[in-house]
Amino acid sequence: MKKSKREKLKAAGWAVGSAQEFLGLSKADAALIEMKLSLSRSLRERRQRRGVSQVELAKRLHSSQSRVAKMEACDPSVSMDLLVSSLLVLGAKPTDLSRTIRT
Amino acid sequence: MKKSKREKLKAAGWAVGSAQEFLGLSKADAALIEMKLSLSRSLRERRQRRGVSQVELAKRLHSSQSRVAKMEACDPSVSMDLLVSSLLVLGAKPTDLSRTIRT
DNA sequence: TGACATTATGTCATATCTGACATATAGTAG
DNA sequence: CTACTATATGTCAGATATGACATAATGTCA
Repeated sequence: MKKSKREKLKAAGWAVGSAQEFLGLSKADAALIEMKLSLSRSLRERRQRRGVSQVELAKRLHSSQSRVAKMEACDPSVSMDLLVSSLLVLGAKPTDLSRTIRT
Repeated sequence: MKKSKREKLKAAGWAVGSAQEFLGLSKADAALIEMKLSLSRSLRERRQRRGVSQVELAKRLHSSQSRVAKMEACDPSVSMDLLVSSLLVLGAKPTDLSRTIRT
């Protein structure tokens, strides 16, 4: 998918599920975004449940607070690789990721 | 994880599972690579099962044959996003991806 | 053998992602 | 109110991923 499309999507403030037709997203594009949304929600949940701040998590990831915030906001600039490896660092097991994706 | 580490890994010709200690990969890094390996295997399986050539798949993805080959070889230059969206284009459902990752 | 389809590997310009930084916006306690 | 902590948002230089291309292997069939 073109990056520009996702930017547009966010700019328009549409809920992802409902934007598919409007923006001409393919099923695959939409499904990918849904998956990333699930992962980002899961990330925030995990982090908060453990009482870890974005700053602390950023340190563990050798990243920055702003990037963590973007991850949790599912910013278009965030890759699935980053989401997944962050979850793994927070102790998520493949089983957990599997469940997150399916949901 | 540093990209250089994965390059090194491939260069050394190690099976990923056994390379973790040797190259100082973190558990998270290793798990991420394992997941990508699973996805790439799944991609090749799906493609072949459907009798689709790499060239044909490349067209559907608006990509190139060489990139498809790299995906299936799990080349370090291939992102999880690309693997996943390719699988989705090949008709994989979130459930399928979920199963692939878990395994 | 040759001709052809398929897959693999290497390179490169361009596009996208990333960490870092600045700064803004909550929220909370004193 | 101020001071402090946490989170959000914008930007940018440098790092990484991508498609495209060339070319090399590998098959396959006649």
